[in-house]
Amino acid sequence: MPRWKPDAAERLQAAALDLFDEQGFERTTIAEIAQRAGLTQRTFFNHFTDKREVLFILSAELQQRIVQEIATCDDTTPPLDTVVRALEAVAETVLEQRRTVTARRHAVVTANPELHERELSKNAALTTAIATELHTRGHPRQTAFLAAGAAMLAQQAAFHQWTTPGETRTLSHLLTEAVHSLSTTVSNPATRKSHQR
Amino acid sequence: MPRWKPDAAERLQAAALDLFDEQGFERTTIAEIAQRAGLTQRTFFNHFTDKREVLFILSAELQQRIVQEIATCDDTTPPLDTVVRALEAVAETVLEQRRTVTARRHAVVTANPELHERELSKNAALTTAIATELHTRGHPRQTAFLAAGAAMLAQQAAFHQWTTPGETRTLSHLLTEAVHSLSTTVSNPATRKSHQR
DNA sequence: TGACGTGATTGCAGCTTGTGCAATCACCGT
DNA sequence: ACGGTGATTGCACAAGCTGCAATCACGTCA
Repeated sequence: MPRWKPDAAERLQAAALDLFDEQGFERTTIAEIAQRAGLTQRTFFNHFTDKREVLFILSAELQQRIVQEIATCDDTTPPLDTVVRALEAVAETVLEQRRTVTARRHAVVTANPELHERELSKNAALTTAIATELHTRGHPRQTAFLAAGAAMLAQQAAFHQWTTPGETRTLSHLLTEAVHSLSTTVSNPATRKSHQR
Repeated sequence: MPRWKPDAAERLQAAALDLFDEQGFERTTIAEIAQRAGLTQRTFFNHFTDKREVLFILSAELQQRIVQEIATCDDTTPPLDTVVRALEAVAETVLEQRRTVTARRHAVVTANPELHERELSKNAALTTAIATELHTRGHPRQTAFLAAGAAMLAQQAAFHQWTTPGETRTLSHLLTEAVHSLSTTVSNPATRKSHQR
């Protein structure tokens, strides 16, 4: 038998998700989480720099895969479509499974301001990572940032719909619809002047 | 003579900005800030719920003014333009003055992850406030959110340019340019299909 | 077989953030 | 003169987080 049970980080995450769900984020102490995972408070901080980080194990790998997906994309497709396709692909292969776990985690995150704040931070990091990748692929900095931000905006809207109780459509489908809505919202023929430099 | 010197919150903010600039956010304790402002650690927490909040005094008033600006706008203008005009108006009357202070504060905020995180949170709160206002003015929820998010995205891009050393153009000008760039980036004729419901 | 390095875990001491509660004390209206 | 108001403060305390040293099974290598 091994000296320690394996997958300490995952066990800590599971315990934290349960406890945050049961009694809320603030009313849960690190010691409680560690105890439920059969570990110690000190060990918790060996795995996570932060109390909040325990719910964001996936985001690093997620970001890596999305950037990778962008890197292996046709150079001729416009930047926004590149990002959207990458988001769709990753959403398909990792979010669409574990729909229930994702929903539970999302509920916990949005229920607490501190966790929500951290999620915003992760989204921002992902946005700049995407923008950087687009920039290295030849797009100007501003274009890269706007494309990345627009895609993430649509992703957020789609995700919000995807996690509403009655929804059955796939996240990928909702994302393309959201992009379309964004397109019509932004490029409204009205007051936008031609205004070229 | 008054028993206490006035403007405690402002004094605390000034002291905090100085100290964060000099020695960084993490290496500055609340006691230090309070002491430099001639107050106590306990008093600091009477004014701010958080160590980070001391740099975000303005954001509440800013949000209020922007929402107000949207409320007093012609109903016929498309939602994105409504938000952009509101942002321009407020940027004109409060950001464009104190350009140096704003730049200093922005440098400190972006230099520290925790402060940056809080700024993202404030931006998100502003986005949902704008979206809510647009929704009460009759726009569907998704359109309202996308318009608010798109405007904030352009605002972020414009602000980034505005705070680069060589820049002399006005923030309002940069914002309209950013919106135009976003428009061409999003409504690229390429792969976006008509795709109506 | 026995010595040794590795690495995950743990205990402990300590600092900082943030909160609850009670006390102080100038100011203001009556 | 008297009592209410409100900003400030001290004190005690919980919780987050860090640095440092120690433990101890496991694998390796002589």
